[in-house]
Amino acid sequence: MNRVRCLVFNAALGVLDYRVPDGLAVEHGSVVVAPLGPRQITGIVWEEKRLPGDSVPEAKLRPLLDVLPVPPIRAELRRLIEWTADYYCAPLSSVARMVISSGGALRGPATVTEYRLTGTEPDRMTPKRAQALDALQGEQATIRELAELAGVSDGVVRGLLNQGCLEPVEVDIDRPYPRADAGHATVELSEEQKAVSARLVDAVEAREFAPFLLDGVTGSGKTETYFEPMAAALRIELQVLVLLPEIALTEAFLRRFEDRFGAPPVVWHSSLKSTERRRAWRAIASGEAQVVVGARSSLFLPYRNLGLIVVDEAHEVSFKQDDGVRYNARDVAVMRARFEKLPVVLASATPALESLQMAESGVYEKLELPSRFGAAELPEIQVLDLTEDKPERGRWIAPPLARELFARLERGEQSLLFLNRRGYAPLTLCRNCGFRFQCSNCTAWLVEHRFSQRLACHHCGHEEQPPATCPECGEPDCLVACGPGVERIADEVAEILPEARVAVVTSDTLNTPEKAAEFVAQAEAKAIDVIVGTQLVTKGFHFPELTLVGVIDADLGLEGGDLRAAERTYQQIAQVAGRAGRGAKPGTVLIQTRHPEAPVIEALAAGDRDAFYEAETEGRRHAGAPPFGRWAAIIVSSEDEAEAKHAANRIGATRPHHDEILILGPAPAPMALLRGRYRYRLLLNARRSAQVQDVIRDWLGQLDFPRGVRVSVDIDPYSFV
DNA sequence: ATTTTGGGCACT
DNA sequence: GTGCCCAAAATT
Repeated sequence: MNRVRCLVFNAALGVLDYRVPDGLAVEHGSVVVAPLGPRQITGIVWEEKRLPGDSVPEAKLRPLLDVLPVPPIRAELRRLIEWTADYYCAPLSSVARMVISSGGALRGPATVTEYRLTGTEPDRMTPKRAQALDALQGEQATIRELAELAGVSDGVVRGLLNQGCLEPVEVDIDRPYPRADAGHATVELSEEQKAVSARLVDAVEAREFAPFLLDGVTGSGKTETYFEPMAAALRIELQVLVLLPEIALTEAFLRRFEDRFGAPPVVWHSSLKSTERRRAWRAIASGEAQVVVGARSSLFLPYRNLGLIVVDEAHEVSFKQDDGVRYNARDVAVMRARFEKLPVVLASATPALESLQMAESGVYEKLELPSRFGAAELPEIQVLDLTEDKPERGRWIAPPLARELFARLERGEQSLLFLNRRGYAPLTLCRNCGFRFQCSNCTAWLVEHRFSQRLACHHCGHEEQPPATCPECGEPDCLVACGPGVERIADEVAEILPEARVAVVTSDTLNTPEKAAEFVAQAEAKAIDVIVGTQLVTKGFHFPELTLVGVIDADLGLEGGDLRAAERTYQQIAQVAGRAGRGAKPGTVLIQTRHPEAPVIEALAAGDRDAFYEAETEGRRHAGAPPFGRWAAIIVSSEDEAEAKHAANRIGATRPHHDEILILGPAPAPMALLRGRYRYRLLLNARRSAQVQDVIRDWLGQLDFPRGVRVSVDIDPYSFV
């Protein structure tokens, strides 16, 4: 190749052609540095005919500067990048950037100098030197680490180096990860689990594309079931990717993993420090990383020889990315498996309707675990009608639930209260003039956080101190909290059960792996009687002594016009209910609602999952919603309200007319102001046969917008704010 | 995205 | 003519 087409990491430029200078070895997928004006840019060498753009005259081509010392991006991953960009209407370069998610890794191996003893005696022996020489036998580390090991200052170690007692060794700065051992331990499996496990092991060994829906009730031991196919992949030296929805969940998972495989997996999430990121990225690209456990972004990493993908809790909404490239990791995982020709397992107790439909229609193979592991039984579910059993004014725990809490405390068992609202109260107002605290950047109330004494916006991160007087009318001590948050429920529990030890579990309190681990340890040691938490507590946790789950407000998720409200409510409550009675003692679930007749609530009470899914399926079919039809959103935003509105109207005015696509809007988005940007939205509802992405691309491609206007497309949206 | 260019305009 | 600002064009 003497000229190449590059996908450069710049959304506005996209594709540029370059000349390959003599002596530079370039192939498709090579990560290269190219000149751009007076600057340099990074890109990936691509098959010319697969990227748009006319051939640039030879004379205009400038030579590539360098090939970066990383393995070329493989064709299978290049196809996934193309598919993702195409399907989600995102720029190719934005998708490619997710693959090269560690700038540091591109610089290639860096070395650090370590030192080890040479056996030479120093000219002048001192007590400290003797101590160091003794302690450092067989050690090799940096000067700082050696000093630490020997319990001397680094001056002593440097002294020994000057005397020739130590010699330098150049080693890779990224140390190897501990090896996972497929045969480290065995896990006792039930007959059900064995059958499912064996099927997955076969699929791993076949090395063919095979999508599975692992549909197992809460507590059925899904994780242990897919550990065996993971071991099978390790035995034939293939890499495994496990996608998890939340970092808070990984702690429990890591422990079970280490028990089974004797070493922790490589973890990947967005808050890794740049050195950890580089080390993980390089290990993944070289094939050294055997098992990667990660958030959705780990799906786009350049695995050398992937053999299995597991998407745990595959129904989780957090697999949908809602900024930048708006992809759904659950769906892209299946596409990656297809391109790479490997099995993919979507595991859930409450699968997304779309996944279930794929299984029903035979596209996915369905594997079922219908019963709980060991002696555990599924919990009994009761509905508590709040219109009959009213809590007192300013209280949210109805008397029957309070009685159950009391009984659990008496028996030394644990309880869990679920309310999907962080903070103390969702709205604060002035009782004198009615002033409401609102975020200046968003269409949202400020949420009182009493522990941290702040009013906070949950959308943009804005925080302020609650004032002593009303900012509107100046009245002192007039602010009242409206509605409950988990902190307020915790206060209420403390009033009802003064001797109970209460833990609040939200993303505010469990914001590091250490805190998550500490919480799990405390709960297991029975140092906590009542857990009050948001959706963070709905999954992953396994506390055998937990026998009561109370849902504070089952109606919360049903408010607002979200298309998946009923499904999400069902999933959340079924998942949190699944925390009860996982050990030998049976569990009870109390659901507080003002609408006991709502189909979701009735299905939950009857434990009739099929009835709920059937009703929801019919509703979706009727509404032309997924999986029977498709939704897409176009979101227009600008810091300037008029500019945003004008741009949205222009999009609306140029709408295409298409039999199979219904276009709604533009209208102000429900969250009309978000992070300081005014937002308008158009919604598209399309038949499944419609080429909705092509229509959107043609439509928006003809328009151009002022600099401050952002137009983003959301295919199969989950968030409707 | 960033840099370069060029047109319009005030000022000399 | 020169300097300055801003919008438009170019970047391979």
